[in-house]
Amino acid sequence: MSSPRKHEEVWSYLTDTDGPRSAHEVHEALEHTGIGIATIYRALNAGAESGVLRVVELPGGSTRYEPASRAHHHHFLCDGCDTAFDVEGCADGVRDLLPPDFQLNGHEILLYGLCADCGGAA
Amino acid sequence: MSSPRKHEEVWSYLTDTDGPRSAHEVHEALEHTGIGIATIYRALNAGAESGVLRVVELPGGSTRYEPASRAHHHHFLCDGCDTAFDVEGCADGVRDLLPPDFQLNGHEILLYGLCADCGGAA
DNA sequence: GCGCGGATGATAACGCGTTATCACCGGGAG
DNA sequence: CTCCCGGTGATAACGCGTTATCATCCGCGC
Repeated sequence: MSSPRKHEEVWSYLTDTDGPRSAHEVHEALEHTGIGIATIYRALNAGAESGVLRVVELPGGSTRYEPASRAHHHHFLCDGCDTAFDVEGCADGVRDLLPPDFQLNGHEILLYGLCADCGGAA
Repeated sequence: MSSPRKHEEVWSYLTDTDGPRSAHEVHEALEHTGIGIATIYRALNAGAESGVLRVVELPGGSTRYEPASRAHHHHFLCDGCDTAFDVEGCADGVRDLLPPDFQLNGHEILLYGLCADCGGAA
């Protein structure tokens, strides 16, 4: 479909960072390269469609993306800086709580609080 | 501050229904009363500020509200009709997975799938 | 070196949820 | 009955994340 020059730049940033990132966050992080916001969105959408990236929808308005290669994990959302972090592991046992006529396709565990930079260690 | 005539109508609808509801959903449900969308938002914001309602932010763009009196529980979000349902119980043990310099303030467990009406029982 | 075509970046346009505006209505006091 | 005033509803305006547009740039083939 295309041989974009900057898509992999975006994808590799997502691989190098800890936690899903929004288009806005990627743009800020790669600002020094002069990349435009339009290209960010193109790279993210292309990655999601090609299966390289996984879409992570967390509260807060903006869609986030992470490498699809990451193993099952969950997320921590900082109330201070609105940054999302990966959290390893998964407390299972929730699927039993669902009514029998509901079909479970997936789940997300979201932790809220303050990250280290925002006073979590204070 | 005010003695609104229709706020309690909104609040009692939220009490009677199962799961958090958005302004749009409340408007549809109370359409027969002729209530306007502006009043819905006024009632929801007033309820949230006065502590009667709790704000529930789930993926999908629109903020949802539920009675603050409800005990700790989690939510199921139907991929088909985008309706949210309450899920009793809570699989704990996640807080151990957090780095020690992070401060945990709360958590949300989100289940995805199809509700009974959308083919979950098929 | 030259020309072509896809990729890029700045920005306008869009969709949608929410909020502000404003004229109207309805109920209570006098 | 009349006046007054807060509550209400229709709708315009807003904010923001995302997408479309379009002129320009870059790399490759020739």
